[in-house]
Amino acid sequence: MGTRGVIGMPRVTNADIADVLDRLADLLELDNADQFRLRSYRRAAETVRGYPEELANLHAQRKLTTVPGIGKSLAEKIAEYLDTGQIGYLEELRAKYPEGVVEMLNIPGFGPRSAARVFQELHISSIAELEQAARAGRLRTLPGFGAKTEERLLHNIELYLQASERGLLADVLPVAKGLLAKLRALPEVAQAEIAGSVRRRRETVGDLDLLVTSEQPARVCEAFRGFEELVEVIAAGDTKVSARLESGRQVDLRVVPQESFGAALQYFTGSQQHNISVRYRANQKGLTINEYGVFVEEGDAKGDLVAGRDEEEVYAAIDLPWIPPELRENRGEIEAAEAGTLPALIEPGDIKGDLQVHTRYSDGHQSVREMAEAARALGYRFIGITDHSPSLYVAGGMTSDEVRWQHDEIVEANAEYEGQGVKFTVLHGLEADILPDGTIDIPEEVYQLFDYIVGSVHQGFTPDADRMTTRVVGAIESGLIDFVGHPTGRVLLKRDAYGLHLDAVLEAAASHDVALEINAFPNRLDLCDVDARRARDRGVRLTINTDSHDVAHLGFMQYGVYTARRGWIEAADVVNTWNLEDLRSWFRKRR
DNA sequence: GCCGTTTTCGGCCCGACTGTTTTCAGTCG
Repeated sequence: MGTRGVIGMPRVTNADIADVLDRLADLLELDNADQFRLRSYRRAAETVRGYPEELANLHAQRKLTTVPGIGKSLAEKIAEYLDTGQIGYLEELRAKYPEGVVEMLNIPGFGPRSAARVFQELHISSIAELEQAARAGRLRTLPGFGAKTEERLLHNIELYLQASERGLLADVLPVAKGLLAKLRALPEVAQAEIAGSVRRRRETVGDLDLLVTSEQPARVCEAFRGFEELVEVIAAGDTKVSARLESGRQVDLRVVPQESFGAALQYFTGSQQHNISVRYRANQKGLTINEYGVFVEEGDAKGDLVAGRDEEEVYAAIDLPWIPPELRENRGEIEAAEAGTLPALIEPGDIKGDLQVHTRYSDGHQSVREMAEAARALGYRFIGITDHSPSLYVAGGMTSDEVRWQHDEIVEANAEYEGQGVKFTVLHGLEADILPDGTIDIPEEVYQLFDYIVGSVHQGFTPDADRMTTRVVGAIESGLIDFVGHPTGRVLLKRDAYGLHLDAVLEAAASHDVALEINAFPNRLDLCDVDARRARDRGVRLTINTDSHDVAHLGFMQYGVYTARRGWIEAADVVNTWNLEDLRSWFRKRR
C-alpha cells in the first residue's frame, strides 16, 4: 500500500484497493463516521475484492462507477490511488489517528468508540500503552469503564497478542464436524448444522458458527458450555454461547425454535453483505427478515410469520430460488438467482480422476500402484501420476531412466486392470518445471512416453510480475503443456501469489486451449475462487487436482471442489470430470 | 458513502449479550 500505481511499479490489484478501502473504513470508525457511510466503504471493499475485472483497467476506461457500490466519491478516491499511489483523505485521517490506535480495533471486544476515547481522553496511542493503563487502573476514570472492563480488556489483549489467526478450512472443518456430532447427540437437540464461513467453504475461516434447534435452548447452552473442547466461555445466555477452543478459535452457538431453523441457518451462514442484500430485497416487498423468520411488515407490531422453517422457504418468500452457500458473497448471486441463471455447480461426485499425484519416483510417499489403488477406492475412473521433472533436485526430480521405469510400471498396471476387467486407467503425466528462462524442463528423449504434461513454477520466484507473466505465458504458448499447476504460487497464511498479470495468462490459456489448475491442496487452493471465476468467464478450461504426495492427500479433492463452487464453476468446465476418452483426445490434440 | 419503476432526498438488516449509564451504548456477528 501507499507506493503502488506509479509507472513501472507493480500493478495495483483489486485486493490492494480493497485493503485501502478497509483501512479508510477503520479510520472512519475511529472518527465516529455515520454508520451508513461506513457501510459503503466496507461494502465497496468486499465488492472490489471479489470483482471479476481489474479496477485498474476500468479506471483506464473511466468506468469505475460501473462497479456496484462505487459512486462518484469512491471512484475519485480509487482513481487517486491508482494514479498516485496515495489518497489525500486517507493520509489526513492517518495523521489524526496513530497506527497503534487503529491496531486496537483488532482486540476482541474493544471497538472503535473505546479506542477513540482512550486516545482522545487519555492520550493512549498503542496497545502497549493501553495494557499499562489497564493494569494501573487508569481506564476506570472514564465513565462507562469499570474494573471488570479493565480485567476483560487485559485478557483480550493477551488473546490478540497470541494472534489466533484465521485457520485453513481443512483444519477447521473436521473440528466443526466433531462439535456438530456431539450437539446432535444431545437429547434436547432436534437439528444441528454448521453455519458461517465454514458452511460457505471459504478457504480460510475465523470463527466457527453452529446452529441448533431445540425446545429447551437453555439446557442446550448449558450442555454445550460443558464440552471439553471449550477452554473458555466468552459470553453465555439462554439462546447463545460464545466460547473459545484450545486453538484460540472462537465458537458461537445459537439455539432457535424449529420453525425458525431455515431463517436462522440463512442468517448465520451469511455472508453479511449477502444478508444485507437479502433483507433489503425483503423490505422492498413489504417483508422483514430476522433469524426467527420472514414476517409481514406491520409498522411497529410484530407481523405474521410467512416463512422460516427451511432455507428454500426463506428465499422463496422473496421470490428467489435457493442459493448455494458457496455463492453467498454478494458477487451477483442474487441477480443471477432472480434471472434464473445460477450455475449448476460442480459436485465432488463429478470428479472422475485426479491428474496431479506424486509417488516415490520423486517426493511422494507411496508407489504408483498404491496411489492407483487408493484412487480406485475413491471411485475414480483414472489417476494421473505426475512426478517432478529432473531440474527439481530438491524434490527428487526424475532422470530419463526413472521415467522409463515408471512408464513400464504404469503399462503393466494398466494391462493387469484390463485383464481383470477393471475399468480403471493410470495415466502417465509429468510435472515439468517452468524454468526461470521460460523453457520447460522436459527430458526430450522420453517426451513421447507421457500422456500429458503439467507445467508448474517452483523456483526462481521474482517479484517482477512482467517476467513471471512472460514465463507462464511462454509455457502456455509452447504447445508442450496441457495445464498449468498451482498457477499463482500462493501458499495460504504464508506466502502471497507471485505477481502475475492474470488477464494475460487467461488470454493465452483461452487461445491455446491450455487448462489452469485449481490445486486442491488445502494451503494452496490456487487458482482461488475469484480467479477461477474470471478464468471461466474467459472460456478457460480448469482442472481440479490434489497434488497428493501421500494416499491420505487424495481426500483433499473436496477442498478444490469447494473453491471451484465458490468460483461459480460447473462440471463441464473441469477436464477431469470428463470421460477418459474425451480427456485423452483433448491431450492428444497437442501431440 | 450509495442509490432510485413509489424517492435526486431520505432511506439504508437486525438481534443477543455485557457492563454499568437505572434505560442504554458498545460490540459482535
